[in-house]
Amino acid sequence: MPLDLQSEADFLKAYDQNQFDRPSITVDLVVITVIERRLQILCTKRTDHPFKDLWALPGGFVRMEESLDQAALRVLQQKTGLAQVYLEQLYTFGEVQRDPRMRIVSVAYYALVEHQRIQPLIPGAALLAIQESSSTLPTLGHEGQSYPLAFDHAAIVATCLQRLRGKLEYSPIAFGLLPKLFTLRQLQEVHETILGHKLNKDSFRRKVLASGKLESTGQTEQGKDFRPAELYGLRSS
Amino acid sequence: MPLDLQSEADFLKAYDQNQFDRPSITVDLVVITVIERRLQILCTKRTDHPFKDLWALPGGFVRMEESLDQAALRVLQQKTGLAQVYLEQLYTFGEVQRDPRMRIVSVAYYALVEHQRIQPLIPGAALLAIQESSSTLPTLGHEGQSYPLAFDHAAIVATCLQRLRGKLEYSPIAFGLLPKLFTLRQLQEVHETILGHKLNKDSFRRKVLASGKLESTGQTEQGKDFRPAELYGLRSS
DNA sequence: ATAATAGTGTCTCTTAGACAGTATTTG
DNA sequence: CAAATACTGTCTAAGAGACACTATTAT
Repeated sequence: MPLDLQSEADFLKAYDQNQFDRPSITVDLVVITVIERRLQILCTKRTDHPFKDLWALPGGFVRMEESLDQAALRVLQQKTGLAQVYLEQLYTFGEVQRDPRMRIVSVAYYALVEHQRIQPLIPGAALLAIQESSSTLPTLGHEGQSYPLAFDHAAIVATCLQRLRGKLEYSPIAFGLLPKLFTLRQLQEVHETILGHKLNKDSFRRKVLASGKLESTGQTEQGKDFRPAELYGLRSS
Repeated sequence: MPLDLQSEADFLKAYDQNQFDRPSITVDLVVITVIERRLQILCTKRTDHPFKDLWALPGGFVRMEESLDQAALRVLQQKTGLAQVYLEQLYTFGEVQRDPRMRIVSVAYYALVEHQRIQPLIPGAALLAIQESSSTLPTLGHEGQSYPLAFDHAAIVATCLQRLRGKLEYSPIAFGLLPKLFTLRQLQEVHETILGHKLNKDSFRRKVLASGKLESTGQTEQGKDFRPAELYGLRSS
């Protein structure tokens, strides 16, 4: 906490001094989904300067009467209509010049959503593929085109990918990108999409079944040309 | 980023509206060290309400002209005189009522320092042992006594411990808690202190040597009653 | 020599990867 | 039946834990 060694008077003085001169706080959201083995994020097109016509992450100011988590949930609700998704604080970005207009500190969150649940999108929003190029910040892809992100949002997305890959090793978060019931193959595909490389099928099956996190349903998927796989769900107990 | 769908005029209007009514931003520091197989953190005693006479984490306001990282480095410098330490952003705490005086969002950082380097402490500061009790927030210990932390700082310390334990699996951060040259036994002791349980000596040696992160120096430790161990350093290349 | 810790070699057990073989579905 | 994928069983290789043994130092 601030100013431990100062008196209350000093604190309030500092408070007054800073009252009209302090950073704004926003939350920015990396809403992630997977479509056809490609990682996609929800973006909104900027209609004004700065970064006019570029794609940016959805975000909004943190209000005085809401916590950071609540602000992130509210923005998510506004942009997607969704509640009940996996949402986690990612990192806080606070470079002085990250927004050219004014000093803004942004607390980034990421959400994992099955892409079906995001439709329909609000006007001005789109799901765009993440294009990674090693040793450079990611860009957005759509129909062969490549677009840069506004502000420092490419760095936010890059941090998000890192976190996601790290977490996959020991966390069950990939379930958030799938429907309630899914096959092991689907789960493996999502893992491969996030990690960017193929996984060993046998080993993946064994590990995920041994984890005890999945619940066998007895049902099988429908409409496949060949042998349908069993559907699993997240263990309730 | 905020307000993607609004016009610049709307943005500036919102800016004006928020100018006199927005959270303050501070950085709080969890400065960690190990003394005699116990995890210790640097605390400062509060001299005023709220939480008068309780121990708190050192912190300070983020200034307009400095980034979050720079603010953390500055506070660290002020409280310990140190630079060149392992310092990493931990998490951002933003509950509405976390400070009873006013709305403050705190970006927590943690630093790992060899305890010798922290001495002497500035007045009002102390190194206090972390006391963990399962399913409750940690408290501070000193000479048999147990003290609660001010504000939500116990939650910050708890988050820090979690992060530290998670990172130990695959990161070399424990080196920050040791002098430049150290023995494998010392490194293992630090790991055991952080994790809170014993490690297998053979396995630990193999893993850490195989990681390629250590550099053999040929030197051995001095002043031991029995066979001295070899000193290792962090690999420079 | 003895006590105590540093460091090495080897065995076993667990787990991941590889691969072969069986099961199930549609056309 | 053929094609394609789901699932099972087994072999192998790598790594972790256990343990025995050797090495080095002070008293």
